[in-house]
Amino acid sequence: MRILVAMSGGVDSSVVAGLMKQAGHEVIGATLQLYDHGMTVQKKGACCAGQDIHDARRVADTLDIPHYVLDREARFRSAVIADFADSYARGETPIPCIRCNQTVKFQDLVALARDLGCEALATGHYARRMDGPAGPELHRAADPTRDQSYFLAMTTPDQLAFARFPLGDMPDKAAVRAEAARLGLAVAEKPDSQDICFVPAGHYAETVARLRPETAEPGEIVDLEGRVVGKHRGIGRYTVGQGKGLGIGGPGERLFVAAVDAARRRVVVGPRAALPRAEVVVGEVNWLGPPPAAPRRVQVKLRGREVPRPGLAMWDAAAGLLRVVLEAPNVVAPGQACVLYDGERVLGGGFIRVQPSRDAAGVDSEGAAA
RNA sequence: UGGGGCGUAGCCAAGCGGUAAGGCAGCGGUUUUUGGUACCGCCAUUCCCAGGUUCGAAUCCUGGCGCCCCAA
Repeated sequence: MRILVAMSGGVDSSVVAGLMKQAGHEVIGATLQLYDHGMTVQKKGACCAGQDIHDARRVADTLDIPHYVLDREARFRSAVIADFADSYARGETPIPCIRCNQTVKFQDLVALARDLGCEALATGHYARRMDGPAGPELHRAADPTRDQSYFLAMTTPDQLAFARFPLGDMPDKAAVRAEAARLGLAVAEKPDSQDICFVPAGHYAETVARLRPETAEPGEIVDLEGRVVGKHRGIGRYTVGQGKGLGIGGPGERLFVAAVDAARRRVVVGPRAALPRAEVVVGEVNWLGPPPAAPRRVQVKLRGREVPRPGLAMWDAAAGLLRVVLEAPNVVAPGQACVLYDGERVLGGGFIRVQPSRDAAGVDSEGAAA
C-alpha cells in the first residue's frame, strides 16, 4: 500500500522508512521543518531543523523514495511553542512533545497522508498499535525502557487507526541501529535526540520569557504556612516537585516546589514528604476506547519516566473531567499528562489540571491569618 | 566594662593536641524525545585576628576584636 513516513532525520524514523520500503510498500517520506534554522541547528540531539532535514533527505535518497520537506514553522509556533509559554504563565509545566504529536505530527500529517492517497502514516515512535475487537488499540512498546506510549496517549482513535509504529516490537535501540546499518543508512550512529527540540540547550526559561514576560517577573517563595522564605526569578523556572534551583539554603531539610501560584506570582515550597497528593484532576481527556461508565481500576502514569501505578479512574462525562485517586500518593505536576493504562494498553489520557487542593487552601487561610 | 557563653564554607554544624565530619545552598555530570525526580562527582591548605607552648594547634596559653545572654 501507499504509506507516508514521518522522517525526522533521526535513526528511528529512517529505519521505519527503510522497513516499509523493504516490506514492499510505496513509501513517501515527509519531513517537517518546525523551527528556525539559526542557532539551534548546531545543537546536538535536535530534530526537525537544519542538519536533520538534510539527513532525512539523504536517507530518502539512499532508499530511493520520494521525499517532501514541509515548512510548518508557523503552525508549530502557534500550536506548540505558544502553548508551551502559556502553560508556564498559568503556573503549569507544559509537555510540548505531546502537543506536537497532537497537532503538527498526527493531525497534520494524517491529513497530508490522506491528501496524498496514502492508507497509513508510519512514525518512529516506540509503541504498538494493535487491532482489538473494538478497533485499534495503543499498547506499550516491547522495550519498556524506550516505550513512548505516554507521549501518544492524546492521539485520537481516528488518528490511531491510521497510524503505524513499526518500531514497537523492536527489542531495544541497539536492534534499531543494527537495522539502520543493515539498510545502509548514514544515520545509523547518530545520537538520540533529547531535551526540548526548539530550545537551545538548557535555556527554556528565556524562550518562555520572550513570549510571556510575566513568567520572568520576580516574586516570593513561601513555605506551606505562607511565610516568605526567599524570592524567585520568575515563575517560569519552577515546576511542582522540583528541588533544585530554589536557592534556599541553611538549616533544616531540603525544600521542594509544592505549588506554583501564577496569580500571586508565588512559588510554594515544602519538605519532600508534604508533596504527594492522592488525587489528580485531568482535563482535555482523550479516550482510546469506550470511556469507563463506572469507577475503574487502572494503572496511572503522571510523567514520562515513571512506571504506571495503580489507581481508580472516575470519568465525569458531563464535566469532561477525569478524577483519579491514586493508591499511593504521588507528586502531581499540573500541565503534565496523566495517562491511564490497563496493563500494556493505553486507555486514554489528558492534561493534569491545577487542583484546588487542601494544601493551597491551607496556605491561603493560614497565610491570611498570620 | 560584674558574671557567663560563643566566633569553623553563602547558611547550619561536628570536632576538644595528630593533620578540617555531615546537612542545606551552589556548580559539574549521568539518566531521559517534556519539566521535574533519582544517582554520581566537585565545593575550607584552613578554623575571627596577633603572638606563644609543642615534633605537631581549629583544639592548650596570652592579648586583641566581634557577637549573644544574665545582672545592672
